Parts: sequence; C-alpha cells; structure tokens
Amino acid sequence: MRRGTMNKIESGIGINRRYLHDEVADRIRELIRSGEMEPKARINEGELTERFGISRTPLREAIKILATEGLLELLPNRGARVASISEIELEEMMEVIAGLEATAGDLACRTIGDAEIDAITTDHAAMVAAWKAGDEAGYFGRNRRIHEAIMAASRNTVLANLYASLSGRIQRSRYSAHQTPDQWARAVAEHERMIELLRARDGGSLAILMREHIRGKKSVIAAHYGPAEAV
Amino acid sequence: MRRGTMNKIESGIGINRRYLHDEVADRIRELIRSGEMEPKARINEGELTERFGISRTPLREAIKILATEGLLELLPNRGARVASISEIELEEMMEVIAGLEATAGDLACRTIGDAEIDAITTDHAAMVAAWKAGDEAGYFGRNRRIHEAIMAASRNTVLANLYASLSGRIQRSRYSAHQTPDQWARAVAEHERMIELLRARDGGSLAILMREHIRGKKSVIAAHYGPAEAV
DNA sequence: TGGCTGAATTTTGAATACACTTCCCTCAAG
DNA sequence: CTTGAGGGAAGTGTATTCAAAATTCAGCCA
Repeated sequence: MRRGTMNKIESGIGINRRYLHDEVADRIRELIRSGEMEPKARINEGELTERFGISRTPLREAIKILATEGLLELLPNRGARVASISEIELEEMMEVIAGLEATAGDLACRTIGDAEIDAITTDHAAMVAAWKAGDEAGYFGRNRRIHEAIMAASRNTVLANLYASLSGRIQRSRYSAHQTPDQWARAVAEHERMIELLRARDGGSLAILMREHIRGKKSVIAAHYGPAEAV
Repeated sequence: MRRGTMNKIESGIGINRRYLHDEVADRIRELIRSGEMEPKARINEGELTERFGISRTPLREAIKILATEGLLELLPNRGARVASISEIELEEMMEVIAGLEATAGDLACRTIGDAEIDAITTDHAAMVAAWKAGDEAGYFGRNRRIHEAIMAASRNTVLANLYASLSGRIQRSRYSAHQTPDQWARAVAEHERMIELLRARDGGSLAILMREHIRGKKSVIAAHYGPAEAV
C-alpha cells in the first residue's frame, strides 16, 4: 500500500490529521500502557510497520520520540525495546513526582477557586466511598482525579506536562499497589488535611504535606515489589 | 557523498561512535545554546543536511528528539523552528526548576558528605570573590557549580536529568540577567544559609529555602524582560 | 553428542526517491 | 497602486532502497 498517496479523508482522521509519527507514538504508548507490550520487549520494526500499515520512517521517528520520553530505550544496531524501570529508578521517579506535586500544591494555593476545592472535596468523599465498597478501580480513579485537580489548579502547563509524562511512565506500578488499612487511613487523613490547607491557601504547608503524602505511596509501591524486581 | 559507506574511522568519531541522530541533536543543541540559531529561526533541512554532511533521515530524527525536549517546535507541513519561550512559560519553568532544586536540597541532606559541603563552601567563596572582582562569567559559573553540586548530591539521576533539560532550555535567559546589589546580597546570604542547612542536614528547611532562592532569581529574570518579550 | 565456524537471513541505520504542501514571484484585472 | 490568481520552486512528509551489523542455523570437527 502506498500510504503517501492517501488523502486526508481516506486516512480516516479527517481535518484534524496530525503527523503520522505522532499517531504511531500514541498507538505504541497505548500498547505499552495496556500491557500488550511488556517491559524489555523488543520493537520489531517490520512487524509494527505491517501492523500499522505505514513505512519505517514515521515509525522510527516515533521510536525516537518515545525513547526521549523514556518509554523506550535504544540499543545501538539492535533497535529499541520497552524500557524497564528498576526499583531504584522507580524510587527516584517517585521522589521527583513528590517534588512536582509539592510544587503544584504550593502554586495551587495562589489561584485555586472555592469551586475547585469543593470539587476536590466531592471527589474525596467518592474516593472514600469507593474504598469502603471495595471498588478498587473507582478508588484509584478518584484519587488520581484529586491529584490532577491540584495539578490543574497550579495553572502551570510546564509542570502539568512533566507530571503527566512521569506519571505515565510509572502508571502500571503506581496503580497496581495495594494498601493496608493503616496506610489507607493515613492517606485519607492526609487528603483531608490537604483540603484544609487548600481552603486556608497555605501553600508552604501544603507543599510539605504533598511531598510526604507521595512518599507514603512510594513506600507502598516499594513494599509491593520484590527486592530486585523490574517493571 | 555517500555517508553510509563511511566507516567508523572516516567518520571522525572513532570507536565511541553513537547514533548519527544523537550527534546531530547535540550539534543543533549547541547551535541553539551558542545563539547561532535564534528563537523562532526556521530549520531548513536541506541547509542542515549539507552543513552536517548527512541525509535527511537522521536529521529529521534529531528534530523529533529536540522537539520532544522542547527545544524545537514542529509546524505541520512547514518543518520546525527553534522554540521561543514566552515570559509566561519562562516563569512556569522557573517555578518547576525551583521545585526540582527544592527536591534536590531535601534529598541531598540525606546522603551528602562533609567533603561535598566543603567543596560547595569553597565555590561559594570563589563566587563572592568573582562578583567583587566584577568577573560576571566567573560569578555565574561558580553559582551554577554550587547548584549542580547540590543536584548531584541528591543521588537522583532522574531528577538531575530533568533539571539539566529544563536548565538547558532557559540557559540563555538565566545567565543573561543582571542583579542589583540588593538582590546580590540576598542571594549570597541565601547561599550561606543553604550551606548551614546542608551541614545541619535539615532537608525540609533547605527545600523551602531553595524554592525561595530560585524564585528570587525568577524575579530578576522577569524584571530583565520586557513585558511581552520572548526569548 | 556438543560446541564452534562461517555463510545465509534478518534487522537495523542511513540515504535516496517520490508525493504532496507551502511559499514566492509574476502578472493582469480592478 | 493594490490585489489576487496561478504557476513554478522550494521544502516537508512518507516510502523505498541500499549498506552494515546482528542473528540464525547448517555443517564441521573434536
């Protein structure tokens, strides 16, 4: 198939047609996120070009993008593979994420509106309800919404983009961890304190709390791991 | 010239030969850093391939990498150009950098050795001397060394890489700003307090101080800008 | 049987070719 | 004089081709 001869309508994307390499990068991201491509899995260019119906050029450009993002790693003369995250790297990433969330909390206090805080409060209640109902997916989803709401309230797109990128890389680890009742109680209490500090617009204290809050999650995830296991 | 037929020795890189696209990305980074390619300058692929003696394939891969890093921006069907940083984006980036440095300070207190703190103290003295001697380049260089030493002491490569990437993007702004004597006195005092907190291994307080310290620089840079100017 | 060697095959890295899109210049109509 | 249609020229996006490296595997030898 000669892909280059297709026009916008035939390509099935319509007027909002983006770069082919961007679409390919998205599809590979989704393959990784969904687990269809596991860590350390080698990228076979021939296989993927056939699967996506494209040539190697945009695929290879997508691979470079994903490697820059840290989702793939390049092996000279042997292509690329899905990046695996060592326990050490996971801990490092969690510390950075903790720092980004602390920054978000600090900044959010400058401009967040009462309506946004109310929305977070509602989400928090729903999160607690989901936990009590044993709805783990609902619990994680609400929890993520709360953190993303604070990130959005920081009104800092650079920060939000970095956060999204790092979060995406550890997503499979972060949301596969289970908490003990003690850990859960602490997390809930911290969320409630976060809401208080938001209402008080106390950015400095919120930054400290958020860093500690994420560190609490870090130890949950680390405990969930074997000593030398990689994701 | 058929580049593909050259061997490692002819290419002039020797045994540590990396990807061509990596070398190209480095060279373009250097062109941007040095100011030879100014913000908003369009990338002409033909011109650069001729200049570097390569084909368009690795150049375009390098462009994708640099765009992912934020150094270039892609214009559909019109190639790429050197990214310009709006004043808003610069402030956002400074806040993120402040957060990263705060995180570095916090983490550094866990593992930094006395010898490292001594080295920072020496650099600080040299920085003050450079300032008094009117040696602006020496001043900025020593200042940067101090911050990089704290970053290194964090023992967190993810953090250090993110910091390096963001710093690289704003370098031209950051080190072109001039400080008033008042601002300088404050910066020096903060550096001295930073060293004290390092010696006391007080990560929490150091994190707060570093965030404020970078914010102080932010206002210096912002003041150095015109209202709607872009870098 | 088991491991080594080297030629065929596969796969990757880079160059080239082709197909659009955009840009730019000219020139004529208003 | 302005303006806008149109026709290259230039430039970008994608596909294909070529070359080198890695991998595979049959055949050989101990």
